Amino acid sequence: MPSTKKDGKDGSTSQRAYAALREQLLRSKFLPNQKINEVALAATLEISRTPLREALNRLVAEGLLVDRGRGFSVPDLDQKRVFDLFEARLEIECATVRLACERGTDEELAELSEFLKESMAESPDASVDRLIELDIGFHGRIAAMARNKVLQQTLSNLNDRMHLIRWIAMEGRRERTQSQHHDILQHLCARDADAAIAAMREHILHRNDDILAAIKAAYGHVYTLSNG
Amino acid sequence: MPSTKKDGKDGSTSQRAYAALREQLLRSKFLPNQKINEVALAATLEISRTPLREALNRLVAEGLLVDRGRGFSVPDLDQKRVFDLFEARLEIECATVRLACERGTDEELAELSEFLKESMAESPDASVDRLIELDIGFHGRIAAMARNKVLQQTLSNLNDRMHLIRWIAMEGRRERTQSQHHDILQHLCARDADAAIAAMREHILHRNDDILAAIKAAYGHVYTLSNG
DNA sequence: TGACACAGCCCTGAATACAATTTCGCATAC
DNA sequence: GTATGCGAAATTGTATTCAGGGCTGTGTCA
Repeated sequence: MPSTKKDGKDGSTSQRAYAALREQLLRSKFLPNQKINEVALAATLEISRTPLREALNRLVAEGLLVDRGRGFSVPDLDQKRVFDLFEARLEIECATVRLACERGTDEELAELSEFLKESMAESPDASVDRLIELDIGFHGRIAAMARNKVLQQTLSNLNDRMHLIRWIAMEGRRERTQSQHHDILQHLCARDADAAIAAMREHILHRNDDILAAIKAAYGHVYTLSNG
Repeated sequence: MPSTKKDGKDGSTSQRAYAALREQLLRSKFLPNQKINEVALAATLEISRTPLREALNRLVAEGLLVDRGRGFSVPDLDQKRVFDLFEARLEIECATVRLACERGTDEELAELSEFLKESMAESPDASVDRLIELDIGFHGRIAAMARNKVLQQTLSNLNDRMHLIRWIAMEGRRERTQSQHHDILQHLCARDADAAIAAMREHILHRNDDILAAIKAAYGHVYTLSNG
């Protein structure tokens, strides 16, 4: 077997630390506003502080952590910040879906249709984690059709940064999500960019009340996790 | 005086390294595709490799450097990548100007008008560096009016990543730039979002021929810098 | 009993040390 | 003259060490 160093993971120690931490942050293994203890975390990951800090610095640059003068910590669930994230995502998703409408091939649209069909079948019984995966799959395919790596990466970053809230908001939106995905797909197949944009605008959480409710639910969720 | 460590610079060693490197990258002190020599660079900055590498990792996360399995290097002037950057910037600037049109106060618009007036007076004789500063000032004010830190930061990052090409394209566009800024401002003052977007779309380099010409000119510029 | 002072521990930021790999140069053989 | 192989230098990635500050906890004094 081609394992150069330790077990199956790829890349350098700092890259593995980065991947592991990103995963844990998305899964809310750390509380909002929590301070990162470098020695403890390094011990957990069984690495030294040097590659750990390199990973932490990357995560700061991505907005998944913040640099508090002395030490790193998890971003707060700041209301305005979450609003901004949703708004930014909304705008970029709309631009992306327009480009996808122009550039996606019929084959890609057929594949997306197939994917959506399977998603809708799977959706009613799927876990929220799985729902998020499916959601990411749908939006990711559209982003790929836009043929723009920069927009794709930007969207991916925004999604990372709102992962918890998105997770929260997904519960109780199973059917809505799938049917809205269906609408978007129909407009894409009809090559009606304006309609696709409108459907996307409707799809993405954009009413402040809804976002605020998700934030509050997220607080509850997070503190439940930390206690129970 | 409140100097905690060395001379007047603020923040930690790695933060100063980050700021210095970002500055040098924007000024094209490194060639596209150039490999970074850590020991040499650390010696230049008179710091050790540890904070230097932390800064390099942040720059990688921002797309100002790339991680080549072993070591870091400056991104290539890849044609598709530059197209994508311009397209992404175009879309986000358009979304931003629409929000600014809705949210900017009359006072802010008056201030922007004043800024533009001074810019137009200064423009004919200004250096390209100064022109870029003025351009950043104009777009930055619009981004501030959009009241969205995430979009603002995203735009700032994209601008960093296309700084060289933007610099190149600016020369020979003095009057055009200023008059297009004027158009955008007029539509903002009229609160006509669609017209402002159209003007912005026209303003930002979006024809592939133009971008390609800028890329080629950038190659010439860069290699002139490295030789002469 | 409460507030303040001090000592010791803990934590971060940076430098240095170390190991592994790659690259470069030179010499030798064909 | 060119290709090849070996060895040394250089370079990166990671661990360890060191120094400075901040926090905590306790003891003492009012």
